[in-house]
Amino acid sequence: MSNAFGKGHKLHLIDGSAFIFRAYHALPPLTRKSDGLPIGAVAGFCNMLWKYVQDSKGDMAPTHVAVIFDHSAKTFRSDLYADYKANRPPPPEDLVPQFPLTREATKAFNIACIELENFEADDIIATLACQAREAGGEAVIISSDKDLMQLVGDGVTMLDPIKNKEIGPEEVEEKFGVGPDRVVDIQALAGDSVDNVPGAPGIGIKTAALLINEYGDLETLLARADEIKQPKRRQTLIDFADQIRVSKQLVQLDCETPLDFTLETLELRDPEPETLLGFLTEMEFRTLTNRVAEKFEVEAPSVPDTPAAPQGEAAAGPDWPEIDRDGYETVATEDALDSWIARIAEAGAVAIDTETTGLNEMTADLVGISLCVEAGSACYIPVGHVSGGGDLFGSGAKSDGQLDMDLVLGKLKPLLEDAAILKIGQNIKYDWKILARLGIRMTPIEDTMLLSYALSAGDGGHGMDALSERVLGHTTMPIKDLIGSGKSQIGFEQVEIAKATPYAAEDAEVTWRLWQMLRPQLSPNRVTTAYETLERPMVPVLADMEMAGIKVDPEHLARMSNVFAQKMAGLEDEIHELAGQKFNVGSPKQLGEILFDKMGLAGGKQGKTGAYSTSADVLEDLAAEGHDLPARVLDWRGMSKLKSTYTDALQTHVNADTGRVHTSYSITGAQTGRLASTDPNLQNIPIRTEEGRRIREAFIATPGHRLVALDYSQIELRILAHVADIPALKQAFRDGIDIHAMTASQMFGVPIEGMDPMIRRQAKAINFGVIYGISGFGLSRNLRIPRAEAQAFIDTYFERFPEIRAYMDKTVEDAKRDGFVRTIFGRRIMTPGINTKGPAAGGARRAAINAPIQGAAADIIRRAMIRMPAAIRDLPAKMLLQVHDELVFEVEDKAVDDLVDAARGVMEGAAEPAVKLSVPLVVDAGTGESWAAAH
DNA sequence: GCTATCACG
DNA sequence: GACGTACGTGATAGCC
Repeated sequence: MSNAFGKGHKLHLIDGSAFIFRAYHALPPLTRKSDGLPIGAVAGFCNMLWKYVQDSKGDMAPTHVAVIFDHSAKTFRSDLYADYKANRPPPPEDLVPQFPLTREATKAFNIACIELENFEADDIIATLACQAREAGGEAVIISSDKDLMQLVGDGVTMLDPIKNKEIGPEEVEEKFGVGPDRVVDIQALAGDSVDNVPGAPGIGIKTAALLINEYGDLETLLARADEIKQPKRRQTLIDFADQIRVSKQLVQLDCETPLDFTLETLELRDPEPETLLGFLTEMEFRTLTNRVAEKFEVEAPSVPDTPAAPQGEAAAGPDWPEIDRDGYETVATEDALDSWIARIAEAGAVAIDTETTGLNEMTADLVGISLCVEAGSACYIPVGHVSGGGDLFGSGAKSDGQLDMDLVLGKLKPLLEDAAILKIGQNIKYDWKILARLGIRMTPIEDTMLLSYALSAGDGGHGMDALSERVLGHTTMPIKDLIGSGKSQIGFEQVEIAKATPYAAEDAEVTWRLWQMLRPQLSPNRVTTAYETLERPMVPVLADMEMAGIKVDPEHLARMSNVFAQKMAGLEDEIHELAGQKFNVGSPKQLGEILFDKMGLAGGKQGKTGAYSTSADVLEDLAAEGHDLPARVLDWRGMSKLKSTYTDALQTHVNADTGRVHTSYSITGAQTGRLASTDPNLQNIPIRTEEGRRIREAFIATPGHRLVALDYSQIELRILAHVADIPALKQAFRDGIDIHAMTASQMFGVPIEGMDPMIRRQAKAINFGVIYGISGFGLSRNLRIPRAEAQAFIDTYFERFPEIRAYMDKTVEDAKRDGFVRTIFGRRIMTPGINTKGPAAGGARRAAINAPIQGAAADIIRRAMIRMPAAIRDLPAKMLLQVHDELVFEVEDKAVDDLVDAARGVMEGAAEPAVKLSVPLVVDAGTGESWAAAH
């Protein structure tokens, strides 16, 4: 640096946060074309910076410049006054991801970018302005924020960047009625509703100015308050003197902010064309890129329409140290905890993992929390370990060396709920629920499992171990080493803390590293929108549904179990008699031997294992030939299935505390975007047979409530009509015609009126089959018609609706070329087997054809679910279940109609505004005291 | 831990 | 011309 900052130097201090918000509100919600990343505020910010750079050449030219940002919501002022800025709403959702980009933009312009933990931008600006003045130079604050006006004075002016108007002492006096040196007194008295500075009730700027001008300054005024003539005003100043003094502290900017750089480092530098153009191109700002290139007299880099998407995982990670399991810290003192919290606040992001006593989020208790803020630095905070030991009874007592759980949670809660601090987890819905049960609602969140899913659904698992292996090349410590497996398995609470720390902290560090690796891949792979709109927002929505659970009547189930048991016993006797011997009816192996060896019925062996197939298909054929035994076995199997999987198992899933059943939804369970329900699976409760359907009678509403079930009508066929652009199908849906009858009419040339139900049934089978990548063989088996006939149907179908063949061919072609297919909402599904030869190829092709359709339907109901909480917020209703095209709610009797209206509205409009479907979405609704009745 | 079977959309 | 044959799931029981 040439010489010290001083006389003749001019420092420009740009209020970066103000720039961002102005840019955000000034522009429509632009998104980056290639991936839909919200980019409006960044675009406006860059335009403003560019304009600033151009304008500040001549007379106005600064010698030094910096852009100053707010770092996080929490500052030292929150300690003075807990409610400081508490009224301020969180920034808009689509603005949050743009904050880091504005920092990058500033650096790309080669301008110093400054922020500091625990200090507001205003304090940094104040400190730098003071330093500039003391050094004998000048400072110009580029902002119109009234809170900064107290700084105006000798050597410090402000510049309103909108009006391009200088703000000097006169302008300040015009606004506050006093000179800059008394501005804080005015603000202390008048308060500020936006920042939640209390001030003195009933006193505004006008009155404050009057008082200060009369008494000289605030302290004098407060000391002589009893002299004030107006009784009410006098009393207010006496009663609220303390509050006014606190207010003054809140508005008084701090000129002593600890900064670790000198003014000289802020010396003006010209932007480097390559860096700046690189950034602008990456953001895909075409106009500004061209403008900047023109100015620099270089060729504008082209902004590609669709940037090349690097496939697969990143080749090499950052320059990280090896993972060192033995280097982790066990947090056992308050000081240590405080120091981690401070580091996290500074970093603005933390990877978090919870250890618990079990795997069920509704019953497991917290045992410890691990945190990681950077590679090589993670900790474990044990809070629930017990001294176990070999003794069966253990001591059960909390073991030494642990902080109190309430204390830890109390300290972590503000951080975990801080909108400015990102919480990163692997399958964070688990941790979210554990913490939610302890009164903490984490936000904002990121999930490495969901990142991986958005990037590469269909190509490998998304569990921590698989990801660590694939993305980081690191093998994680097996949990078995700690808790054992099988019968001798223990709970994590019984693991020695010294052994728990390496395992738990490693998980947090692996999560952190995965996030560092995966998050930057969203944009080049064009799945940012899918992740942000279809994956990440599902976490709190599903967590709330799962925690709500659904009421189940165990007695109803128990009665059914008894009935099934009796019927099964009767059938078993009959079967044994028909077989001429006793055997285990539930053993396919034994049954096969009875049927095919002993009784000598026709029916071949089945592939690999060499065992006979006794599947329903085979047994049905035998029964149709008039054999009684297979028919009885089919009946028995039906009963057995219902009893073991439903009436028996479901009872064990009723939560003792809530009396309800709490399923768990896996967001990444299906490759297409569908959810998967486990423990128990509530997405396959019987409905197709009368006996099975009665199981749904056990799912009930609490007294005074109803269950409401809403389901999309024919959603996949509608999506097919839209994406394959099939005029006949689209028109039929618009006209509300029976779609299967229409298909039959088109195929067989029969009128829709008075159609033979058999004909319609065949058309229906084809309509469904086509979504799955139909074959003559499959259809013939489904409809039990000769294969040639089935093939003829399919041929006719494609003749009538040629667009479907075109769509299928194009989809397969896309999959072969790209290695993936996409839904109309941007979800990406990898198609790994698509280019292989051999028998597997057919399956991969059909999966590729089906995925964009099933996936788009999944996207639509996800969008509906994400919007639902806000839409039904004012109703006494809860969303409980999702069954692929159906949502189940529980609502107070009186609000049933309102709920149906609200939920149907959300569901039918769920595709918009992202996609304007060319067919309507139709939602059917049913209500009742049980799930059976709601259908 | 794998296979066969069958419940759902 | 042969091959395998409708998409996506999860739970249970039997068996090794």
